[in-house]
Amino acid sequence: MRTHSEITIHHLATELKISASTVSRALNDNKRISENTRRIVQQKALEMGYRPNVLAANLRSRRTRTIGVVVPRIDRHFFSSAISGIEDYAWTKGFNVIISQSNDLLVKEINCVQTLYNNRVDGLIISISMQTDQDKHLRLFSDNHIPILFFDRFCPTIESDRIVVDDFNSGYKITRHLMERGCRRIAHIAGPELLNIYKARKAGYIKALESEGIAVDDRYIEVSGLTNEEGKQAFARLMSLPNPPDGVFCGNDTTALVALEYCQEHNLKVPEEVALIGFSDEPFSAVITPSLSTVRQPGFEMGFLAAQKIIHRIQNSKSVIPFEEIVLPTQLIIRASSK
Amino acid sequence: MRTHSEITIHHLATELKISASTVSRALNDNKRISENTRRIVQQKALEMGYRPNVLAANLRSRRTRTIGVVVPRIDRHFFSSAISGIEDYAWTKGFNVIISQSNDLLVKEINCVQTLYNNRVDGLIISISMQTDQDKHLRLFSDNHIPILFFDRFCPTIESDRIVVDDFNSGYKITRHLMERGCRRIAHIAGPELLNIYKARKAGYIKALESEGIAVDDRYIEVSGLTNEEGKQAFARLMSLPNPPDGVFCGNDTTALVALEYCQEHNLKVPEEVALIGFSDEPFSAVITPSLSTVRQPGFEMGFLAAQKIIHRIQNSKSVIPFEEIVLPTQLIIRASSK
DNA sequence: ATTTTCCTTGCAATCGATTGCGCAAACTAT
DNA sequence: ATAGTTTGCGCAATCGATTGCAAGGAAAAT
Repeated sequence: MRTHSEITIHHLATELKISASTVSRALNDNKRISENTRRIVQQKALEMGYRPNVLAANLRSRRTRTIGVVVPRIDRHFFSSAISGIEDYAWTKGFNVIISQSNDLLVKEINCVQTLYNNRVDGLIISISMQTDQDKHLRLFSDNHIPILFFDRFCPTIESDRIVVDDFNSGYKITRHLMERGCRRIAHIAGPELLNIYKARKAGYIKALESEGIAVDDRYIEVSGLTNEEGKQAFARLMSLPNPPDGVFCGNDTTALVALEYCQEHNLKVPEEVALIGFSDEPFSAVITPSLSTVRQPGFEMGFLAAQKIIHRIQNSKSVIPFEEIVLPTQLIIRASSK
Repeated sequence: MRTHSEITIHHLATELKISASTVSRALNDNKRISENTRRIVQQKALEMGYRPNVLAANLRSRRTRTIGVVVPRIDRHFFSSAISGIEDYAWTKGFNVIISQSNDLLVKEINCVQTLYNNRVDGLIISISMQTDQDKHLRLFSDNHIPILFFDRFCPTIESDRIVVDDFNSGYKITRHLMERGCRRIAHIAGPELLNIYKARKAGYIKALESEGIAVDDRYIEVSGLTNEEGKQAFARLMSLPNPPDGVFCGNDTTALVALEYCQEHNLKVPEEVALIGFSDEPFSAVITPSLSTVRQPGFEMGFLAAQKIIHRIQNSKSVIPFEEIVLPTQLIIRASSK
């Protein structure tokens, strides 16, 4: 039993009195090697406990069968489900996944992207940070023809595949729903306009208002970082207006949650005095009281699809596949907070 | 502007009319190279847009500065926060993290572990699957002296570092709390005994009962896979007993949640008729109604600590550091469901 | 029987870095 | 001035695979 030096194809080769090239090919099921030798080699490999050194193979073949993933935060449910989807599909294709989080900081995102590049990942799946207002780091990939795929939050200046949800329509549907249930003064706590998703949701909100001839009132639009603190402050400002809103479309579920807390502290009845709608369908949204209306984004599916698309592109790198923007539908989930 | 062939240290070398070794050393800030040449080389590298090929470096140096992580599911909050902690610390030390999920399946776990080995990760952080009843795949690491660190769920037959929470005491505290609030018939929905965590929690539960001279009644102990379905069935069985429990210690928060739903459907008052306690402090637990008593496990901290310990061990591989079991305290959080 | 083709396999270069060893120049000590 | 150190750098081997090219033998074709 050898435990010290690793077993390489050369060891197998000498043991079997054949060349290393044959061993290599046999292990890769290359048809140029006879069925018989292949069996013998693979058998021996098993027997000797051979473990391929992926590093060496990758160096030579200039492929790593690895895709890099960058998300703002791993521990946010939407992103962790997306990652789960990515991992699940990638695994079926024998791809590894390296994950890093930007913590919504541009500098860290740049660093992550560069590290992934240096590690020669075959493709990059990324949802950009809230601060990302430049694309130099991403060009590192696109300029070198390494596939990038954005999901949810994308960088508009980079040509690439994207998988997003229909944020515009979601914002529209949310707002229409609020109007239909009788709300007349509908406010919106939006996220940073830098991000497509927030811009689109807000645009949908405005479109819906206009469709009913309701004037857009800037005082009803709060732009916020959507953290707990900022969200609460924004909501407090809204509710302190002379004519406080009777319906609020919150940028995400956590903001809606703090809004709910605010209402409970200030004895505001939800949805009677003010209806609330969030975004993302966090696990808690269905089970809080009152349960929270929201929009479901198919996180797992987006990740799964993202992995599917990028791996397909990686494996067909010779053929030119036009870039595609896939827009997945969302599902408006009406619960107690807006019923 | 060269976009085709990558820039290597050799390009830098010829450009600067020095040897590749010097370039390599200069880029690594080796003191054997004069401060001056180092500056010149690094400057040139920047200028030419040099990107180190980590693969080549890793192959030669037999280190990858990468740690592999295997968890049952990425999208479970406890695990995603742990991963977040791992990633955060690893990043400060220039380590990459490859993440894979076993989906609580032994076969997939084995495959993940082998893949990570083949990729020559410098260390493995793992929380084993619910099915893991063998350790051959893990010996691949321990036999080759590659550090393994278990967190939360560990494999008792492998000597290694572990980071766990005090499950025994948590189970004990939970049960004592239920007794102190007046419960006399306390049931427990436990997870598979294969896992240390569930065994320890159950042991704590039994110890607490015995400390008060309450006989342990097997009918009050349900062993379950803790899925939504199994959890609900287990809880239903408990509540259908001739003497249904007046307090239930659920194996995790999701089980407690389905128990809660069951109670609502059957008009059972929580906590008056039956008090409920979960485990893990999922994000929803604080915000549901009634809010759920539970035990907080410091996921992020465990991950952070895990990364810290394993990287320390990797970087001091010559010195023999005794294996350590770190037991982190948990925090019993008493909320409405058991007040 | 001879030529052509096919099927297997081996040779040797290569991927892009790291690193032990050695050598010269510069510097210090005697 | 000479011997002994130190400093700075280059040579060449190496890590463990992949792969283009070629070669040898067997089978097929003529």
